[in-house]
Amino acid sequence: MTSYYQQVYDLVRSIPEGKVVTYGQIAKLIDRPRYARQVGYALAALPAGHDVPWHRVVNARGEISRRAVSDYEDYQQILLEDEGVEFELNGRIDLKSYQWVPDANH
DNA sequence: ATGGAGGCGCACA
DNA sequence: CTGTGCGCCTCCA
Repeated sequence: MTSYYQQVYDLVRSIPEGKVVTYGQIAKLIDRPRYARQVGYALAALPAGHDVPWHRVVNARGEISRRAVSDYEDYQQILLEDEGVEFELNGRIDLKSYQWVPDANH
């Protein structure tokens, strides 16, 4: 079976441009509460040539998390800004405005 | 099987 | 709002 990894990827792929979601949110959406960490793990294990917009995934505070390869932290911010996501001076995103809420359907 | 580590979250202070 | 501590579950050596 393809574990939850596939579910995470499918979900992340459905995130609309200019929007972001948190790890914990993804965990709940794939019916796996408390899997926030594993979501991060899944994204860290993304295979080459994938089509998953991992940059739209941030932590609960709306900031880009530290990761193994720090180079990608800046890259992630650039990608988001390129989609219209605004970052505050402290490097955070205003989740009220940019967090994607699947349910809302709005 | 065991221990350490990992792109986090939540409760508290 | 920020920093700290502990819990969650899986992966890897």
